[in-house]
Amino acid sequence: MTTEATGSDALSGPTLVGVAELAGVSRSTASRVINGSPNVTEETVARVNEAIARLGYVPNRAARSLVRRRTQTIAMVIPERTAEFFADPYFAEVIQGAAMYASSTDYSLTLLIESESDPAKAHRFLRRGNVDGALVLSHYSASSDYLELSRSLPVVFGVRPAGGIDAEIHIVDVDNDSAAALATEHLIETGRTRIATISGPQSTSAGRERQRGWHRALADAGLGEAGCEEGDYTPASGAAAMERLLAGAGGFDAVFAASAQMAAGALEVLSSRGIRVPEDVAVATIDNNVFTTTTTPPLTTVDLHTAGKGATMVATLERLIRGEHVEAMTPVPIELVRRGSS
Amino acid sequence: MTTEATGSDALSGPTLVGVAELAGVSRSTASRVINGSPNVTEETVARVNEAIARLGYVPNRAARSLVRRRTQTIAMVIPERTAEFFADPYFAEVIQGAAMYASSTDYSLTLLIESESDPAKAHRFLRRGNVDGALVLSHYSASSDYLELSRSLPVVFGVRPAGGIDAEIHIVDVDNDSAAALATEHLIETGRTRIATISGPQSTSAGRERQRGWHRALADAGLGEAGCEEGDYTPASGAAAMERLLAGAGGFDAVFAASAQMAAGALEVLSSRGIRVPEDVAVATIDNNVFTTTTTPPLTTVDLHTAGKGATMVATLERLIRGEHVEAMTPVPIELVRRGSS
DNA sequence: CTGAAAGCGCTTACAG
DNA sequence: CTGAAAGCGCTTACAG
Repeated sequence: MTTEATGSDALSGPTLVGVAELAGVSRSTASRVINGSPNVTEETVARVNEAIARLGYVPNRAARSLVRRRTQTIAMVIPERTAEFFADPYFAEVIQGAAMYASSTDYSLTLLIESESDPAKAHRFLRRGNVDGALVLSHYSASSDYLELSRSLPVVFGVRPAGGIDAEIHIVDVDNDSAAALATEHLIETGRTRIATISGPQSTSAGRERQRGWHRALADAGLGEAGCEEGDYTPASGAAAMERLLAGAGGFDAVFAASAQMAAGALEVLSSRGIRVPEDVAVATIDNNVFTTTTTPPLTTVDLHTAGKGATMVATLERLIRGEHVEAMTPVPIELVRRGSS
Repeated sequence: MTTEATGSDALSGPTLVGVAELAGVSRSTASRVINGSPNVTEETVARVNEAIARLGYVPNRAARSLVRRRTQTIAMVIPERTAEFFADPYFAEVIQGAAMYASSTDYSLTLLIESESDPAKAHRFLRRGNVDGALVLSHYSASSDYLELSRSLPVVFGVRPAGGIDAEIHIVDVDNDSAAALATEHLIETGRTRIATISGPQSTSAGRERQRGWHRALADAGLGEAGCEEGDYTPASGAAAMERLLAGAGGFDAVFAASAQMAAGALEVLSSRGIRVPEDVAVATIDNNVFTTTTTPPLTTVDLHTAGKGATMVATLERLIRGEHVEAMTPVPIELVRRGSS
């Protein structure tokens, strides 16, 4: 800190030959030490490292990039549409997770906005060797263009591409089926036997998958379904679904709601009917967000590790860049968070 | 599109000598055309440009960066703290605005997370010539370290640094005083004469500035204060402040609330008392967010142009990088959005 | 284990 | 207006 250069010197800074001279070795040897080559004497390594420390040397990124043909940069491709993207804290969290993880690696994360007026611009940027790989976070862009891009550049998708999935691409996403099963299994483990569900819209794959997970967990435990009503992920729809469930013939001692917002709505109805949670009816859901902590009682839920998804996307891309084999689908770890509703 | 190379070729791609050969000129001349040098024949320019187009040539960024000592990259420094940062849509919007604007320039935007465990890491990165400039968005980091950094690297702050402001630094921020005055002036223009305020915490500079703006607008119009109660930006505190205002001696026909959340709380109280908005009491506030559109009636407010702030930060940094003179403080344009509450 | 040399792809004085 | 040459700061075969 004390002896660091200031002003424009900061941009030039100490150079490899400076290190080499101070250490009394050649540039080649200094470079080998820097890059962790095994073929260097212990003593030489020490001398070079000392020189590096003394000078506060850091390799020039451009020079290194030029010769290695690696940029050490990855792009996060995000859609331009504000409403669908930045307004959604989900995406902000994915980006944060990715940025945090990237900061622990040698890669820089560049934000690449896919302009609606010129979507090809982002593609050009990506194809021009500006980055070593790309993370794609937009449904919109998950078109055949990107599928094609992933043949010439390592690409990891954070969303399922609209066009069918072929073996060439790599996706990091949460396993909705497992998340639903995890919540349902938890209800079963706590002794519930008649478990209903408030499902998400069956027109969406996530909605279908979560319902399937609930069903599977029941089947695996030898239990039958105790009711199933569909909502649209809003609290109001959750409340309405709960009303229908209560009006139904079969009783139930637990409910798995496919989203926290719907669970919150359902809780209101139970409360207004004097049905105690969790004594009379246990509730478990998915999404560890503000809706699960502000309800009474707070909701047992499955944390989708959204920030972890961002991190996993980067980690997966790193493997791809290194040329390692990567499965087409990398699930994001999920976790049950137990609270008062079960 | 049709003749583009695929596979690893995408990373090498056409090179400057390829262009030069195809155009029948030297690398020097080709380079001059690419960089818009005036000392080239029209005909040569045409030939080179044709070769560039035919080859789909794009300059290698690393090579150019190496010789120019410019990275064409700027960093957006953001704090690690999730709760205070990514949870806040305000920051996501600033980032979006910056990324959008950057995509229209020659600069790439890199996300640089300031790790709490090793805050010096971000500084090292910045000092090492990895970027041409930095945008700083964290209060936390706006310490003397960054003030010092801004002496060796173009830096634009999106927040007021905690330590005093000296002439050396550059800030892009909204003018809270003006925003408050704008809202208050609007109330005055619509005929209100007894205008109270629900202020923000006077322990914060934004809180004080907004109160000052309200006061200034009244004074400019020759009006006196019709009440002033402090809140802490939460809806509950806005409701409480409104109760106190109503309990006070002097009547009022309008209220300027220093934040939309407080205005929302105040509206509830007015509604429960049967006080009509805007007939009996007009309300105007600051922040054009979800709280202003979901209330009854929706709130007249001042849009702080948060995305515009991000854009202005980038634009300001560009000017700084070019060596242009930039004022210490660049205000972000604000705008009155008129809705039903006034 | 180490060094001299070539080269990554560009830009820019320097001559002409 | 144009070209030959040097150089940006690194890495990496190639010899030794």
